[in-house]
Amino acid sequence: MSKKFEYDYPLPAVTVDMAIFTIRKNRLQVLLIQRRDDPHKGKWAIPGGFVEVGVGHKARGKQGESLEQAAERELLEETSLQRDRDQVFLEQLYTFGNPGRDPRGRVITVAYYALISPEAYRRVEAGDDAVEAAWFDVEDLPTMAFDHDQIMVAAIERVRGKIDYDPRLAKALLPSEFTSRQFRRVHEVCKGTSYDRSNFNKRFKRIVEDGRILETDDTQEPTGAGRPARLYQFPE
Amino acid sequence: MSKKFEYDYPLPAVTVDMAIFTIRKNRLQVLLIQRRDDPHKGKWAIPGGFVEVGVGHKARGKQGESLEQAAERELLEETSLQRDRDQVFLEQLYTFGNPGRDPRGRVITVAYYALISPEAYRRVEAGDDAVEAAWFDVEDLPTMAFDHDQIMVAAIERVRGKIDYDPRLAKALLPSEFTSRQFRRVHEVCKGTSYDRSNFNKRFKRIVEDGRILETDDTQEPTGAGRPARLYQFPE
DNA sequence: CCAAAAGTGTTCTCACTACACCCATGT
DNA sequence: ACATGGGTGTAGTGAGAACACTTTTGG
Repeated sequence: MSKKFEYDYPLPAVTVDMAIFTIRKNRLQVLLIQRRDDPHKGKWAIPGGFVEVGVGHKARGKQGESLEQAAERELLEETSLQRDRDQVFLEQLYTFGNPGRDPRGRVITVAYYALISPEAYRRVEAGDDAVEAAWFDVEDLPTMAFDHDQIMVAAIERVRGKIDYDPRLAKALLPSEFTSRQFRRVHEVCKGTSYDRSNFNKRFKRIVEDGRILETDDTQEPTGAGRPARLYQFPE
Repeated sequence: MSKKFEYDYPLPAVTVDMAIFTIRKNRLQVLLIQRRDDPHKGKWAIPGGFVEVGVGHKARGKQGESLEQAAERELLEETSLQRDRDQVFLEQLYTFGNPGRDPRGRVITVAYYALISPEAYRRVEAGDDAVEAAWFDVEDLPTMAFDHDQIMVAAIERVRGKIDYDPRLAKALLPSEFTSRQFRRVHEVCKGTSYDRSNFNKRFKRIVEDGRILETDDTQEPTGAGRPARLYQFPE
């Protein structure tokens, strides 16, 4: 049953690894799994898996799943997301393929990153290859397996750089209706800085005027004290 | 001799494809090859090749070349670059791996893009897999093989977006000493717009004041008429 | 009335834009 | 002198930073 697939040349294995971010307790966190098996048994790693590759020519058979489908599958396996993927931001990050990055053989991994709202998933689950799955603060990460430290650095850098100009990132981290304060918190947590409320509100107002965020009539938030804030939502 | 390499699971082939840009005749151009063989025989395509994958475990043998090395090798094969690679900008672009993108079987390609100065290469050469190699205007590209149209769109978008804030792109397209006019032309050609000379010079001056471009004492350019321009260079 | 949070206003600075003017060189 | 291109200056606009002030809610 083994060694069934034969090729003219040596081929690499291709995996998809994914940095899954969310915001919990006002911290940007990422989902890691603890590896059940060697190599790097017991070490933390970002979730990943092989890309399903079909056999044969285009005309004669399926060639398997796309890279994005593989990433999406991985995401669903780990988080058992509830809502549709409009709530999720998923993007390819970078492809890591240095020889020696996996001691078992040549493995090239296409890294993705995802942002999900805490409301969007039920519970994280340890898969077959993991003894545990847990959320880690991005400021306090363990040493990870393979070159996953490097992948995480790139992923965090991407999130920090992109949230400023792509509202889809904030959208994935927010509930469907949100206040300008929540919107600001998301930016503060991702960037690791704090913003002046007044100045950030001007920036927020411009986004609203451009139609990239819609003002609702509701003005909820019956929190303890203080004036209730207006609620906003993303278009569509 | 064939079917020598056996695996437990079907594996994809991994290639590196590369969009090689330069500036010729005040136009942003890209190097394409005309395919000698099927599939897409006779069609234009961006240069590419398989990533060299070794065999065996990390401890027992080499696992082949890195993705960046593969891209560099491809670049040298096509352009027979003369100078060292400080003159070249090379960066990973995106990984394309949709099933069906190559009719022969599952092929995942890690796309790179490179910027080279016209002074840095001798002559472009058609490799074994091509009948011809030629420079095309990015505004006037032919229909290309595989999903190379899509790759080119992404590559051009990256160049246009990144040249504004990363001086390494302009550096790769300029001679070692250059005038502010040449620097501006590079930006104009890449972005496809034109910049006010005075305003661009202020921007240029800020880059110089930040030390990202150095002012030389030379003030060459014995061109026909007009005041000779000051020469600048990049650090190091 | 007071605390707390939302919401707005004022001023300064800085970068980008449009446009005008002077400087240095070859013919 | 004049054409050609380099270099600089001015005024307007718009975004970001620092900071002060007003408004609306619960207790």
